[in-house]
Amino acid sequence: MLELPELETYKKLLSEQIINKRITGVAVKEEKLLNSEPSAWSKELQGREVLYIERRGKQLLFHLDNGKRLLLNLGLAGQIQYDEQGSEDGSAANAQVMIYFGEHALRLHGIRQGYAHLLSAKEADQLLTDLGPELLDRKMNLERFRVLFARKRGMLKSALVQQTFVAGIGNGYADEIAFEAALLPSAKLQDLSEETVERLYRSTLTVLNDAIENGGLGEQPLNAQDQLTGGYKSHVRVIERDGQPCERCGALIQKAEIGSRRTYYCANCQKEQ
DNA sequence: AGAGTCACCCGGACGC
DNA sequence: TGCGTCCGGGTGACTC
Repeated sequence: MLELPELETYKKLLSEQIINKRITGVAVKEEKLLNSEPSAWSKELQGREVLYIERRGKQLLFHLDNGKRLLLNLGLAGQIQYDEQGSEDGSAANAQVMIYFGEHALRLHGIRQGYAHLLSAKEADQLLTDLGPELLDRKMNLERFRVLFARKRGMLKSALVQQTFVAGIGNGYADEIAFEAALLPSAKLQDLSEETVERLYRSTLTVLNDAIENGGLGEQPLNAQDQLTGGYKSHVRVIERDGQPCERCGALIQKAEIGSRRTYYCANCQKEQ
């Protein structure tokens, strides 16, 4: 589960640790994550500082002090750890890329279908142009949300997870948002009233903000001091709760395939509109 | 053109 | 412990 809230959690925790710290070394074990030869890639990072970290959709963009960007896409199940060297747990052994900040090491592992690309600002912007709007951006509001959704047809869930439509939501939070809005994941967007679209908008903000506030659903803490990651797990109301009672109506949560995606929902209190 | 479906990718978890 | 098998989300190709 690596969606907007998990990436926001990484951004927050990592920012506290690595902003304005100098990269003192790089070790690459999995070349295919990179967009250049490991030696060239490493050399470009060496000696740089991270000015700030930005999140776009499910990507993290590390802004470096030479104007370049490190675009990190953790793919399906990637994880980040940031520890003092020597204090690593067993997962250090299967790190794919390590970036050293003095005596600390940032380790990437478990990345599937992801990458760590070093790009110019222009290249990074181009790669991100296809992303849909950020729902938590200051520029997003109810009116814009309405306009966006009024143009869209098809199933609610399919739309929510489509990155070119809205950025950052994946299979997990789509189900939680649909539950919060009391809409079936299979609900047709073209059938929703203005009031329902507004409810959907509020639900989206509620779920994403609550998840961010509580550290998302991450499986592994960033380091031993991290008390935040994974805190949203106890808030989850449908995902992986099949067979358990719905906390709103008591009916049992169902698991099904919708739009060829694993989907959890309450068939009793979530409706078509 | 846009929506729905499906195959592929592959690290890790799990089982023996 | 080591090997084989399976899981599963995002993506892009393909269909309708």
